[in-house]
Amino acid sequence: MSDMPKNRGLHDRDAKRADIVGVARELFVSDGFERTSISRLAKAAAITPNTLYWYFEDKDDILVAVLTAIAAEDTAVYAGVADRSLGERLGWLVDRLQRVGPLVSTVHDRASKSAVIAEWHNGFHAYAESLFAADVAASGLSGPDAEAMIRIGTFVVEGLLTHAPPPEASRAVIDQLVSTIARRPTSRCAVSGSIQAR
Amino acid sequence: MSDMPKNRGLHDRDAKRADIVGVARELFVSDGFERTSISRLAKAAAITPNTLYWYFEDKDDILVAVLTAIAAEDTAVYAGVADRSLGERLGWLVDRLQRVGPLVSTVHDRASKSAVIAEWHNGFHAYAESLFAADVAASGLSGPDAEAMIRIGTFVVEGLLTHAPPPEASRAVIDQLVSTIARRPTSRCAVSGSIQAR
DNA sequence: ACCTGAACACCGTTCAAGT
DNA sequence: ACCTGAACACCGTTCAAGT
Repeated sequence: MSDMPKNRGLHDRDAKRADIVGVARELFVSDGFERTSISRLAKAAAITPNTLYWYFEDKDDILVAVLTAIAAEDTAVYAGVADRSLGERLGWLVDRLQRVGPLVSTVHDRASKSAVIAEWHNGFHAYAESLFAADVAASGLSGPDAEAMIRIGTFVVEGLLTHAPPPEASRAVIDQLVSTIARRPTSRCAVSGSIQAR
Repeated sequence: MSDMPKNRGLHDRDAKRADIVGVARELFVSDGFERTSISRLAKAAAITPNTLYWYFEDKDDILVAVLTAIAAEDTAVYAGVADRSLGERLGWLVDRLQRVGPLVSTVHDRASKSAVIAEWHNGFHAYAESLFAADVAASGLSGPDAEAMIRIGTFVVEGLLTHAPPPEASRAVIDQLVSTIARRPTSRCAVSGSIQAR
């Protein structure tokens, strides 16, 4: 009651945190997470290495803050394409996230070691799956089949992000994926049982 | 001519290298690549850390040796399932490689930093794609469409490896994938143009 | 509340020196 | 040819001390 932090203090703290996140974002995206040492990051942010630990729990916590900032930016822009077709939305998403570059596989690698990053990764998956939910349901799939198809969609998106093939190849993959989801009309027309190839 | 290494010397070197690779394999698979320090590995192999550099270029080189050893083992066992259906072969592959656990995403992460690992990763992709080639061709796809479908297949396999969902979910994903590849008979039966969802 | 200097226990890697 | 002891330049993180 008596010694509450002033509003200005809180604001300053958030502003400085945002500064650090901005610097970290540039370095992480251009040089990668592992190659960006705490001391290099501190130098770029014009502070001492240990000062970072006043604003963040640890290095993974900084990564989460960077990922969250990027996601917030993307979510804001996403409004402009939210009503487009599945294919266009996927194209936009892959285009956008490919700029994040090496961070995608870093998240996968560190998710098994850091709880905060695992949590963020889960959130991303939930979001990616929500992109497919409506179209998969519209295709007539439900239950485990629908879940499997949604998983296929997210795996393909992640594959495009981690491997970043040339743009026309990415487009071909997205088109193919979209058509396999939509090519499931109410009229059955192909063998639906198990397939014995060869 | 005069001071050639004896055969026994060569043999010993290979045997010791194999010993180290065996120890490294266990540690990498159980604890992960990053968490297994050179000094821990050396201690487990009953040698000094710097001795490792007599047998290997660097830590990534050890990882490549471990990956190669695992791949060789798997290739040998693969003979037993080579003539099964695509679904069964994929199930076997995913089952087998999921035991490698955290190494899959480590390879992705380090491929952007180490040339030897990038090379190995390329080889793995070529192999995974070869698994799908015949069935995709048999489905009637060709050219860029076939390549896109093959890429989808490898992305789904990698997704299953890195995320390791429960076995029944993995099976559902594989079944769905196989059926989308095979569900492309000579008789056209669904809209093939662009799809406008919503 | 915020920031620092100095230290801690590591890390992967190198190299002169031994056999 | 093979192996080591000792060192190198780092790394992420902690903490007592300052303001």
